Amino acid sequence: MARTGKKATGSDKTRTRLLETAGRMFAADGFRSTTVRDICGRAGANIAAVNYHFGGKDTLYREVLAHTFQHVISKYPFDLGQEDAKTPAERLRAFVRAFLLRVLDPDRPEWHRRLMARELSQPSAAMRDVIEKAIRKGFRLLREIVTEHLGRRADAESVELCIASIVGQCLFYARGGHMVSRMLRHVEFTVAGVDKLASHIAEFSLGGLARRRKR
Amino acid sequence: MARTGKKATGSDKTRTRLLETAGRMFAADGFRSTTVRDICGRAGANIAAVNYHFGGKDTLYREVLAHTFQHVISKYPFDLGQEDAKTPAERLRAFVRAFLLRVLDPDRPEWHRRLMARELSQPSAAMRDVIEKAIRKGFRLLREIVTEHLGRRADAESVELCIASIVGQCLFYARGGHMVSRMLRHVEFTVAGVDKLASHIAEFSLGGLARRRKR
DNA sequence: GACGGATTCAAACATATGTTTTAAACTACT
DNA sequence: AGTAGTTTAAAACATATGTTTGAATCCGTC
Repeated sequence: MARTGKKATGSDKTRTRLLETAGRMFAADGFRSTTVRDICGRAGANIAAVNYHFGGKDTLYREVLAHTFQHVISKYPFDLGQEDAKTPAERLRAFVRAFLLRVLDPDRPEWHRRLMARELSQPSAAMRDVIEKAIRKGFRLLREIVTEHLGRRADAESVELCIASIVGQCLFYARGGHMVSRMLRHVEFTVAGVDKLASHIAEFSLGGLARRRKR
Repeated sequence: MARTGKKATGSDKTRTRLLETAGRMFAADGFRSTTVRDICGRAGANIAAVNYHFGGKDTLYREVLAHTFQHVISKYPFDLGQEDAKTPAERLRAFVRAFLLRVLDPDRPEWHRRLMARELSQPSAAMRDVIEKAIRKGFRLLREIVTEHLGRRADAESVELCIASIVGQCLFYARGGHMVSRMLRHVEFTVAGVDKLASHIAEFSLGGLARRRKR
């Protein structure tokens, strides 16, 4: 039985194939459950390839994370579209859209989202700092926006609850899991699909914020 | 150096200590990352204890799940309080409250919630069926409630989006993770705290549903 | 074509980990 | 006290897994 067409050209470097295969497998089964032997096997490489090209399994995982997320961080900043947003409602819409784009990362293969979901739930040591910083920044911005909606005299607890409601709606799609795929018949992870999602979440939240304000 | 007081009485059976310790560790680090040696070590038991009392690591995990969740399933049914709820708003409130109680499981140790969060995100083979069934049942009920709010002529996509918004808010607290603990200063996992949470989510969602209906 | 570095390969290594074994210690009952 | 069943203990086993090694092969350059 011949090789299944993986190592065909010879110009596609083993390193690249390892990165891609490992990313897929880490996303599917997690770091711990993915073995170096499996990665090399499916990538059509020798068992020693991981250590030769990356120095070890941990380094490989860090490289996968870097190679996967280096673009997203700068491509979708949290304050994307905040300049053009004039009204509080527009600012909320822009925030939700940027959040979803960043975390759903459309026009990327599906396993990128799965890996992102993993790191969001339980950040590895490599990602802890960058995720922590991103959270802080987004939290600060969203708190301002929510405070605009609830009125300057809103108590801190109300603000936090509304923040949680908004973030919770966004994260629901990001985290995936069995509960999500059960009810996502009409959702597509394209830019248009994410825009539609963002639009709904923003409107839904505007309704929630208005009702909370009237309390 | 004497034993650290774990194996004191002798009447507290090793089996119970193993169950408790293993549950804590599975919840913290996951099934794969938790080793039998660590469990036995921290439980003050011999390495062979797990296999003697439970037959193996997998069986122990299943026992932990059963011992942890056997009560919750029947204690907080999805339709808890639906009989007394007369208006659609009251039905939504009852649903959210039952959902949160079931998934947050107050007056239980914290690691129960962490284990629940794990199984919700990636159900093990042992829990897949029961979780699947619970999801289906809750999904059906919530769809009826949401349809009541949006009007009988609402399209399926709107209904699904609103369901996702409501479930997303609830699951946000259930799943925990680093993003949650960052912003949960004012939230307590007591029955009273969960009631307050449920109240907010229900009201927030009522506002969102009303706004969506007016579209 | 020959050389030298880069890459691949098969095998071996070292350690981690779930499980089994066999004997000793313990407990309850007569 | 004696005995049978239960539990614990230390060691060994078998396998999985990340890593290293040293030779073989490839590949561009002189």
